Formats: sequence, structure tokens, C-alpha cells
Amino acid sequence: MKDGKLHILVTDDETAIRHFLKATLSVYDHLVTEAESGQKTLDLLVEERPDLLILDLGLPDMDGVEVIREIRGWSSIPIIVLSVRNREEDKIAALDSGADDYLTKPFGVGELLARIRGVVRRSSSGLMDGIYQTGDLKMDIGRRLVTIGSNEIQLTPTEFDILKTLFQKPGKVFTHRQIIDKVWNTHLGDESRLLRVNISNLRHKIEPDPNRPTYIKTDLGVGYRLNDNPEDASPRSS
Amino acid sequence: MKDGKLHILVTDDETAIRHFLKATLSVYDHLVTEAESGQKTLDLLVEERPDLLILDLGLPDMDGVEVIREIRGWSSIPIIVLSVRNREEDKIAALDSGADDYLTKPFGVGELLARIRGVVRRSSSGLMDGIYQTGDLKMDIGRRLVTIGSNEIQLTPTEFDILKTLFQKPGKVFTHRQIIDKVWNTHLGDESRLLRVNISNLRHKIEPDPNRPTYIKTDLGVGYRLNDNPEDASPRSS
DNA sequence: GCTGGTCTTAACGCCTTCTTAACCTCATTG
DNA sequence: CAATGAGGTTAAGAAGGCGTTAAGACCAGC
Repeated sequence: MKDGKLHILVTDDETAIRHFLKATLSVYDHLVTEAESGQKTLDLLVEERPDLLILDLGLPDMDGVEVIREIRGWSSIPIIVLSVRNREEDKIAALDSGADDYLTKPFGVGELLARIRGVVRRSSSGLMDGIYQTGDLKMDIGRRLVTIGSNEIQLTPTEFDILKTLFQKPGKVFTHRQIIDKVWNTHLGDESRLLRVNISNLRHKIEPDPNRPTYIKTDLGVGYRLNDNPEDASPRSS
Repeated sequence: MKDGKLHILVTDDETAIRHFLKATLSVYDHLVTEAESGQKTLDLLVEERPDLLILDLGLPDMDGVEVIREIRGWSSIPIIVLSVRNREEDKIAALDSGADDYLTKPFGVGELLARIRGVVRRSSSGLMDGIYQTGDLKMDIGRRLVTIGSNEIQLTPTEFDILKTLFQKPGKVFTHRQIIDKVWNTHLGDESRLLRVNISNLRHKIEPDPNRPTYIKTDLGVGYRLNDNPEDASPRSS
């Protein structure tokens, strides 16, 4: 998420409502992705990592509450339920399974936007949570757990921060300056030697062969980047 | 907050509603304090440090939104607004000024309770009643009972609170700050030494071998976490 | 005012992690 | 093919976090 723009996933089986929400939210500069089923929702959550989920309870393939429970097993993304059901049991079930808010249709657009601001404001403290993965390398931010295959890797706080930074956008190159700023919280000085040492240590912990890194790639003269698809044994000469 | 009970401050100018809420919430084992004005609310927040505020917007001395804004200047206590006003502007104003939720009277008691659970869960003030378990370590919040296997363990209130905090999300790392905030109810000061002492004591009571903790794991430089699956002789942090 | 439990403070030693510095590798290039 | 420079490796000392212990302060209930 940048600025006030949010990436919002809208799940509803009715096309009309999806389009209405997309149009409305787009006006307020949010990026909207649509899903019409529970399974699609789960897939898109992993693929696109939106900032917020707006969910209708009546889905064709699975119950909305089921979807919420599933999601809450591995993600703390804010969820706002939007439903025609006004029965108290439905609200309770949804809220207790982990929804952040519940609005009954019809609703006011202004109220929806206010509630969106609310849940996002509240959850932005726990920025970047959940599980990230590339190849066999998996990273669970909340548990501070890094695994490679089924092996648990123990990282120092600095190493963890570096890897987390790279995981923010796998494939993207982060300059030395960017990484140092994030990890050491400083804008001055030349900590590049420090960074190199830590990258080295990190590689020795996570790379099968530290001499030929598959996960953390070096971009000479620029910085480092996390490999998108480590399956490719693409050795040199990009 | 001690035990699984929440300390709730109810602000409403109508005596009848205050009493109704107090009676209702008391049934669910919550401790309720009442206020009938904005000023009284602010005073009681400081004096009693409740876990949650339920606020009516129509107050004799100042506007409800004003009260919320005031509070948000120095506290992040969960606030649920309860109001007869159903106008959208009122909802938006309340939510944007920092309320966590907004219910329109009349409301269902079940929904109110669900929304309370929701905001409390999210603010991680951490209410939970019931029995939780990991490995041989079992914790009954309501009865204040901790057992390891069939042995009953006697914990001090502080130790109990710490363990309860960790039990909130087994596996998740809680930072020192988070634990201290919850257990000692303070946002300032450096109580980390205090926490370390208590963790040590706690370990000596529940760990088979305090030198090699299986339940309470240390994440160096970060905090502590409760082990998900203590069966594994996981290699993390000795 | 005594007593037992709990909370807090302080001191100390250990151990991980951070940082530094010296040295090594490798690709590029004159 | 040696010079150069960017990046990688390694080891050792410094710094700081953590666990432990014990003693004093506090706060009931008696």
C-alpha cells in the first residue's frame, strides 16, 4: 500500500455489486480486484496480497464464514463482511470467526469508506504479516520463522530484517542504500561493508550452495534481490 | 484486566440504558463502571484504566465525537459507539475520529457481545475464557488453573498474565513491549528487567529443564513466544 | 504489627549478535 | 595478463541482551 491507495479485493457472487463497488472505490483512488467465489478469493489473496478484503457471505462454492476461518489460519488481513443477511446469528458467526466489521446491505457508501479507513488504520500497525514464499524458502513474519523445505532456519534479527525487506517485493532489486535505510534506520554513513557481511552470513544459512546463490541474487553495482522463481537454474549472464 | 474479565466503562446519559448494559455485561462476567457525562468518562479512563469504552454520542456536557477525539490524543483503548443516531454523517464522524465500531440502537445483545469480542481481540487486550493447551501445558483461564500433565502449577498473578498473553496466539512472537503493555498496563518506562525476572520464574515452574525451554522460547532482540508443538526438539534458541 | 506471598530492584556472568578489519575471489579492462 | 574495484569470506574483539539469584519493598490477611 502506498499513500492512501489501497489494494482491495472484492468478493461477491453478484456481478452488479462487484462492479458497483469497483466503480465506487476506484473513484477514491483504490485499486480493486474482483472475485466471485470462495476459492478464487483464497487464491487471489495469496497471489496479489491485497490490503483489504470486502466479502459477501453468500458465495456459490463455500460459506463465507468458512472462508474467513480459512484465511485467519494464515493471514491477518482486514476483512469487512457485506451481506444482505441481517440475522444476528450471522453477524455473530462472522465477527467471531475473525471478520473485522459487518455491514448490512443496503449500506451508505460514506459509511463503508469510513469503516474501511477504520479497519485499515487499526491494522496498519501490524504491517506486513503472513507467510511469504519463494521456491523452498518460506518466511512467516508473525512467528519470525524461516524454513527451507522442512528445515527451520535460525536467523539473527539483522538477518531477518534484511530477508524481510527483500521479501517485500520478490524479484525487485533493492539498492544497498534502501536495504541499509530499512534495516539500520540510518540515512548516513557507509554501512555497505556491514551489509555484505550480513548477506554472506544469510546466504550461508539459506543457500544450498553459498557460492552459487539461488535465492539472494547480487546485481553488481546496484544491490540485491530475491529470486522470483529459484527453480530455474539460471546461473549467470542474465 | 485480570483473569478473563473485561473492565468496561459504559457512558450514557440515560440511567436506564446504563443499568441495562451493566446488568447484561455482568452476566458475562465483565466488570462495569458507569459514567453519565463526557468529563466523567475522561476522568474514569485515567483513574480506572478500563479495557473498553462503550460510548453514547448524546451527552449532556460535550459531544461524543469530541470525547473520542480527546481520548485518541493519549489512549488507544477500544471504543464502541452506541447511538440512536442513524444518520450516516454521525457514523462517519465517529469512526473517523477514532471509534472502533458503531452500533445503532436498538441493537441485539448477542451482536454487541460479538463486536466487543472483536474489538478486544483486535486490540489484543486479550480476553479469552476457556481452556488452552500446547503439549502437556494446559491453561484454564476462567478457573485460573495451570497444569502440566496432571500436576497443578501455582502461578503468581503476573506470571499468569504473561502466560495468558503468550497463549493468545501460540507460535506468534510477542515483543517485550507488547507483553509489558498488556501485563503492566503501561506504555512508558523500561520494565524489561522486570519481564526477564518473571519469565525466568515462570520457566522454573513450567519447564522440565529451565536451561532448555520447551514451552517459552526466546527470540533474541525481539521477544518471547509460546511453542506450538513442544514435541519437536526444535533447534531454535536454546 | 506480624507473616507469607508477591513484586521490584540490583548485581553479575554468560552468550549471542554486531561491528571491524584484513584478506580473498572474480570479472572487467587497458 | 596484471591492475582495479566491487563484492564475498573469515575471525576476533566489543557491545549489549538475557537469565539468574538474592535481598529489600510492598501488600494483603490474620
